[in-house]
Amino acid sequence: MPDLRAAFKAMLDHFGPQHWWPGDSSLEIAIGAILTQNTSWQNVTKALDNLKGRDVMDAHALDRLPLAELAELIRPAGYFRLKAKRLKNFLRWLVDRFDGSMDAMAAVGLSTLREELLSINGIGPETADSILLYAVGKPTFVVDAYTHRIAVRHGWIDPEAGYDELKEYFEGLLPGDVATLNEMHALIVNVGKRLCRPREALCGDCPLKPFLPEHGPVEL
DNA sequence: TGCCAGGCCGGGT
DNA sequence: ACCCGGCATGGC
Repeated sequence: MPDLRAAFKAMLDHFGPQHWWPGDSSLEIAIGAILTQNTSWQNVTKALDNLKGRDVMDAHALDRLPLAELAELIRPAGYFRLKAKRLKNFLRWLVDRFDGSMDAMAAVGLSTLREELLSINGIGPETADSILLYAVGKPTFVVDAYTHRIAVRHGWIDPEAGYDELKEYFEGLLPGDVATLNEMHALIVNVGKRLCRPREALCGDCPLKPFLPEHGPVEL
């Protein structure tokens, strides 16, 4: 059983605080969470800039914006027709349920909110947890492809482990406060982007190197 | 120039 | 319950 708290400290010492999630508002964070599905953040920022440039970074404004216009604005984020619908689905829920207020949303409990988000077409577990943790400050751990890859390569978990299994694994070994869960996922993404890409060996200066098993990285 | 990027859905076994 | 194709742009 690896000391995930020590791994957390090693990454934090190496990279420093990540100040996640980047964004000017909780709504922007939630929208970014949907736009970044299987998409580089760099592309997402272009789409977010388009929305801000059109002054529609507002739940009611976006809800009113025709689907085709929304799609065009978010085109740089990829899957733009699909994501326009997904944004609309989320916004419809946000407007109907909370009159478009992310603050009102934040007043509801974690498990209720998570179930409701997961019932929205286009919002899966990672997007839901990202919104919960980074937009409304709920204590939930976000699992992504990097989390899976890093955990498997270090021999921490079975390669066949699914989302919920990984989530429970990390939550079981980490402090449960929002600040730690926030920082941990951000650090994992940082390490993953730099040092744990597909079919590449781990770099020599990876802060997680001391946490590898004796025989070195597990193939993935 | 391919490969990859902070997934998710729907239809088919 | 898995497995797979589809979805799309931009950077390295």
